[in-house]
Parts: sequence; C-alpha cells; structure tokens
Amino acid sequence: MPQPPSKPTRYQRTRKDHSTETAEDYVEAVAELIDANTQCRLVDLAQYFGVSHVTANRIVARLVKQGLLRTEPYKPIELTLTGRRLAKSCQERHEIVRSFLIAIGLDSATADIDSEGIEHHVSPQTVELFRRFVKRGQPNSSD
Amino acid sequence: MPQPPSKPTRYQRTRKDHSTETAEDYVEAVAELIDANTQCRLVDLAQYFGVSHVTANRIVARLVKQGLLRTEPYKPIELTLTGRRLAKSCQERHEIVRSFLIAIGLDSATADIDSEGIEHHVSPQTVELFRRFVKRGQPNSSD
DNA sequence: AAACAAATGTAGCCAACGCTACACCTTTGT
DNA sequence: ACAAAGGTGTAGCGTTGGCTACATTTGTTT
Ligand SMILES: [Mn+2]
Ligand SMILES: [Mn+2]
Ligand SMILES: [Mn+2]
Ligand SMILES: [Mn+2]
Repeated sequence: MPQPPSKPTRYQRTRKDHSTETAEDYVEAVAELIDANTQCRLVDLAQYFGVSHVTANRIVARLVKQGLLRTEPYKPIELTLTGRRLAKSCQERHEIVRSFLIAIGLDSATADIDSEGIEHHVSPQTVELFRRFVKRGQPNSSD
Repeated sequence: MPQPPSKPTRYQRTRKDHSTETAEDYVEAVAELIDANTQCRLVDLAQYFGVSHVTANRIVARLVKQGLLRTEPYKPIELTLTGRRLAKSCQERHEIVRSFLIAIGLDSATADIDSEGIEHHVSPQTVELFRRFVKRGQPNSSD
C-alpha cells in the first residue's frame, strides 16, 4: 500500500506551529533589534525574551545551523538572506494579527500580548480575512 | 529593594500559555471522548492527539498528579471535579474562538485547525470581544 | 482452557527550552 | 597597563513531550 495520507490531526498542526515558533520569534527579534539599535547582541536577545543568555545562545546556535542567522564568536548577531525574508513575513503577519485585534476593540497593550501567541496559529486564509477586516473597518461580507 | 514586579515580557505570557496548553487540551479531549463514547481509554487519547500511547500515558500520569484526572491501572480515564470544570471552561472558550473565526468568513475545516492553537492565547478580554461579535451575528445586524 | 489480539505499562532514547555556576574574552576606566 | 565590568561560551542539570522496543495485563475467539 502506498501510505494513505492519513491527514494529520489538528493537534499535529498546532505542534508543527510550535516547532517553528521559536525560529520565527527570534529572527523577528533580531531584525527589530538591529533596526532599533544598529546591532543585535546576545544580551539584547536574552533581555528581549526574558530568558538567560545561555538559553538565547543555544537557540541562536541552532538557527545558525538552520541557515537563518550568522554569528562569529563575541560578535553581534546577523541575519542571513533567508532569515531576513522570514523576519519580514513574520513581522507582516504579526502586525496584521495585532491590528486586527485592535480593530475589533481590544486595547493595544493586550493586543501586543495576545498577538504574540496567536500569530503562529493563523492560517493564510485567516490572515487574509484579518487583513481585509482591518482594511475595510467593519464589514466582512463575501466578495 | 522589594523586588520591583518587572512586568513579564509578552513572550513570558506566551510561554505560560504553552505550559498549560497540554493540560487544557487533554481534559477537553477526555470530556469529549467520554461524552461521545461513554468512556475514555488511553488508546482513544493517543489516537485523538496523534501520538503514541506512551506519550499519552505519561501526560495522563502528570495530570493525575495535578488532580485533573483519575485512573486505575488498565481502567478507563476519568475526570476529577477540578478536571471537569477546567474541561468545561476550555470547551466554551474553544467554541467561542472557533465560531468567531467562522463568523468572520473562515471555512469550518480551517477554523477547526486554527482555533486549536489560538484558543490558548486569547485573553479574557479578547474572548469577550469574540463572544459579542458572534452573538450579534454578522457585523451588519444592529442591536 | 488456550491462544491470540489489544490495551496498558515500563525502560530507555532524543530534542527543545528553561536554569545556575563557572570560565574566558573584550571593553572600559583609571 | 591593568583591574573591573560586562558580554559570551560551556558544563551540567531539570522538565516536557516526542519516539521504539519489549513486558505484562486484559479481553476475545476458538
Ligand atoms: Mn512576532
Ligand atoms: Mn510570537
Ligand atoms: Mn488546543
Ligand atoms: Mn501556541
């Protein structure tokens, strides 16, 4: 038998979301820190995520191995082209989720928090619906 | 100095969401399986989540220790009162998120998937906004 | 009753992501 | 130049959640 696809459960989708979540958040953070601060040091990342520098260091090492970041010992952290692209698309998606939550009436502080988790679980279809909703204010009629 | 609260980053909130996610999903699943099938066996849970029975077993053991589930060897899994309450509130929150996504135009299959991840990251304020949005039907209807 | 199938339990492995403690490198200030 | 401070690296530990392999118990079928 040629391996029936046996569609993954929705829980498997959520697990997959979580397995890419760290990479997404880190490249996004590196991009933001470079943008705001001209460079991104390990301590900056550790503080940004509220973790120890050891945790940040190990994660950075893995993302280097995955081709998203570039580092030299004791030097600031840089994005590869792939990393920069991923950061950009994550920032856009994140911002759409955040502004959508605000558009339906959430305060911006809570929107900051909620969108940080939600952003990794929205399908392209959902992002598109959010985007349209934000753009046109209220309506979401079918068109 | 008396330890300034030093508000947790939004990433710490997301990590906290994830740390309670498994418990929430499992009690919800146990409740649904009992409701649909009169009892919940370990294999049912393993299949439900798409994991091995070993993984399900270890998680069930931890939830027993946490007072959410009750088990006897080789017997079906039961909810404690605390577990049943948690299951109910999670089911309600999950259903609000799911029906909200449908209300803004998402197909129900994708809503099933997305809501499975999103449900754990919505603050009470956001749930309330979702609930109101669903209640007054499409945004065009006024009340 | 015996055999077989299914469910459950247990041992032991791996990876991710937290941490502390300590060592080493770099930068800064005197 | 050198000491202090700060940033980085590494060793080692804990928890969670995946897995395979194998043992044991339970249920079903002959
Ligand atoms: Mn983000
Ligand atoms: Mn995030
Ligand atoms: Mn869920
Ligand atoms: Mn999540």
